[in-house]
Amino acid sequence: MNTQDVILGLLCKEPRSGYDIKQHFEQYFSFFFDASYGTIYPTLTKMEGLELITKESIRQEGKPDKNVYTVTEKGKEHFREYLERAAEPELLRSDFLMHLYFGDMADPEAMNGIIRRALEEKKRMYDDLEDKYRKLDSVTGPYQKLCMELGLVQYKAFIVKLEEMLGKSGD
Amino acid sequence: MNTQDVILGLLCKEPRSGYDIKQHFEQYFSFFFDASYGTIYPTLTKMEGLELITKESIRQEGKPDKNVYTVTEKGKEHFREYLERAAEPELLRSDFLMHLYFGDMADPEAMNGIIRRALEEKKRMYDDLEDKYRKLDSVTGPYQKLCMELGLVQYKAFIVKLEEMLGKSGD
DNA sequence: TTACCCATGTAAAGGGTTACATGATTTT
DNA sequence: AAAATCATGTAACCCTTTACATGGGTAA
Repeated sequence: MNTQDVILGLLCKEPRSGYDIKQHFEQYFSFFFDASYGTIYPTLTKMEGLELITKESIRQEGKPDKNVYTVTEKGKEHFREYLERAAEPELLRSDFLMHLYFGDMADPEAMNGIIRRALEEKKRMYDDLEDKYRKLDSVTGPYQKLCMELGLVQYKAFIVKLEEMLGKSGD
Repeated sequence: MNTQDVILGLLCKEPRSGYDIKQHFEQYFSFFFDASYGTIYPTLTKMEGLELITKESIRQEGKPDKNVYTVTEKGKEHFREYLERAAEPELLRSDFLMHLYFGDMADPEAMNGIIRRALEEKKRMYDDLEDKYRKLDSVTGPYQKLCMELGLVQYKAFIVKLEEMLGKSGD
């Protein structure tokens, strides 16, 4: 899975601009995928060259022009191939867990702060995701909902465990 | 957090070779960090140049020579600075969740297979991690254990949710 | 008037993986 | 006889982020 596959998937649902794509990443994918404008725009140009998508410049009133991309038949076929491929193994990179792992080398006070901050951060992410979940429109399919539910239960488990940890060590 | 920081942390505990470091990554960090030999060896060379570590060649019987690296005072100081820095935000990249998100565009049979495989894979990872957890020696500090416990509860939450999903859709 | 939203793009640098190359010893 | 373990290293490539560049409209 790379940015190209994901963009292709979004454009299979409806035509979008690079800016719209980034918005969608932030709204719905933020907890398991992200890409910056520095990746999105060059990728769109590349995909146009490969004839996976076509560009149309739209003039807007009171806003800058936007380039709206539409997937081609070739692009749809590419995405179908992606969907059929076995999913790549999940990748997690957690600097918090690394800090925790080496916790005995740090000042206990500092570690406490790090754990507390991680907990606050996770709670914030949980609330954010829950908020997005509640705001899902009726058009949203069951699979999208399941995605978010999977995110929520994992966040929750993390939060519960961390709170249990902090509780045990007094405070 | 980059590979250099993590290597520094490990070498602060005891001198190790590149090979040993990779073993440790696989044993204890696999669920929240990894790096290949193609990163580890060049990084060690670079770190030696920066005088964060020193190299010693050890001749072994029946095995190839190994380069054992020891952290310097400068290296320890670097690692202390890393530990004091606020943890970077967690990064998850899940191709399974991406497949799931676009599930309505795929064949329902194929989706079922993808979900089943994801569940089996997670269960395998859970069992692996639990096995490592049970085998932890008495020397292992409480922080290392907490790391693994956090991994376990999140895996568990994912498994429970996925099984609930599969159960609901009959079969 | 400051800041944020909309909108697109480029260049440099960073950080990483995969594949290749080598080779002895031990286990199956 | 084959495969796994121990052990190190390089080169090519891939993908990505960050910082920079630009600029009009709108909300606080």
